[in-house]
Amino acid sequence: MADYIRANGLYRRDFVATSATVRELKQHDGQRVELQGWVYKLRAKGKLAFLHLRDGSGIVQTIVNKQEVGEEVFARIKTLTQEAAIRLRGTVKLDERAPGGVEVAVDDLEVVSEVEGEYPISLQAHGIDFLLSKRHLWLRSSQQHATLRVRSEVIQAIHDFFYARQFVHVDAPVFTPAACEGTTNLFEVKYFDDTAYLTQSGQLYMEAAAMAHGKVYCFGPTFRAERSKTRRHLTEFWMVEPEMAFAGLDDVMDLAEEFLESIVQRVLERCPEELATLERDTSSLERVKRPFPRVTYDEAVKLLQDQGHEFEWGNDFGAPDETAISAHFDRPVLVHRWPKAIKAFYMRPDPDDERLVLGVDVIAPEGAGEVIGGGERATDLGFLLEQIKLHELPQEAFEWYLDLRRYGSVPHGGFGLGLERLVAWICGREHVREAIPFPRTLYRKEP
RNA sequence: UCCUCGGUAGCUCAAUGGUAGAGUAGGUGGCUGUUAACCACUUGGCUGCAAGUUCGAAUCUUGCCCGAGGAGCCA
Repeated sequence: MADYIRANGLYRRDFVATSATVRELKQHDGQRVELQGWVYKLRAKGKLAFLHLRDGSGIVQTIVNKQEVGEEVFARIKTLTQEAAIRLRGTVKLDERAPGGVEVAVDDLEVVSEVEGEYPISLQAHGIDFLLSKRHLWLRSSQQHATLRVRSEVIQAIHDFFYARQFVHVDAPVFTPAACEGTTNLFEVKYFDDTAYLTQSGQLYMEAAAMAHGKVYCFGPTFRAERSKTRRHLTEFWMVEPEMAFAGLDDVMDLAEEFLESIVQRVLERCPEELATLERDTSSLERVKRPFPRVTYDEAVKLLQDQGHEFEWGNDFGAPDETAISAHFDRPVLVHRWPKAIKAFYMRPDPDDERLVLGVDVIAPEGAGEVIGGGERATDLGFLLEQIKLHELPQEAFEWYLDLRRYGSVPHGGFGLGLERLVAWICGREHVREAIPFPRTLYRKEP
């Protein structure tokens, strides 16, 4: 075939070559295809070269025979290095000797661009400092590639989940006049002659939107200027925050459960190759099916104490506590009814126990920690005014929020989910920084 | 902010007071089925910065810079 094409001067770009992507290559068995991408790995022997091509959809082994492509092209191939950009044409063959069971016998190849010097990220092990400084290139590595594909699938699944349930997508502002919850440190920015802050949560705005639309959610970046330095923290991260009017704590817990099940099962169904690339043991993900265990804060404290952990009622759980609690269960666990003092000012008090509020956290298994926090919101105007004083928040900044209680207040609630924590858990990544394209952490804002 | 660990070749690391080394990447040559290919040869260094101790410092001391893990706080 290639000889015929060359002999007749026909082997130009489009001749009998269907453009294809690596991911769908098995459907083109026996056909001549055109692929374009980057050199992932090259093993050139005397008269035979194995060139692994990465095209964004996957990686495939191509085989270049000196006799097939001629001296000139073969010599050119031997000068290529990792990440050179190329376009090639050849015949797809199913072959057991090739990784992935399919390969392309190349008959023509052109170089789109060569690599200047050497590519910094070799196939050997690298340290995290180096990789993060080369994040713009690290994105090309197969596990990072797979992680961001899963992130994309998760984001799509989130929108589909809410769309199917008649939630309205409402964007929250990024510039805010004051702290939403008054607890964490915010990033301050100049706002003309005034000061504004980058949002730490869209929740209060979602409460307003829920009174307009019934069921709403926002999905956007949030910012925390905390000096946290752990594998669970970023200064900029993405959060999904649904909010429902006429909903109580049980409705919020039901939604959280259905939501997590739906997202995880969707990734299992649509991203098996990515999870395999990530060497993720999927058995724990397969167990993410309703119903999830639900324990009260009191019961969780008892679990810890029975295990011999020193833990005082009234404290918040630290990361080791969360891991110890989740170790009792084989799927995410909902912890509800928390001490009032450690939760946000807007939480609704538990009518059965005034020390508690109707909040819920969802702790993911395998040490992934808290992925969801939420609950039922306080509706009583007098109570909220007290809380604002108690937390030393500026009441003027919350007048609009208090209006929601003045004009047709109804029971309502919702939760916030940290996207990177969810993606890191699903992907089995140790650190959330791999679950976002360009992580922003305490000591790193580049690239 | 606090605690712990680290910084040596492009990268990953070794060298515990006495000539700075290996693997890998890069370069050259060989090889028609490689799978982290292999074989031979080869380029590559202000040991994070500054001062000190010492005949002699990558190594010991002090200070600083940079990064990582964790705590607190949170998603």
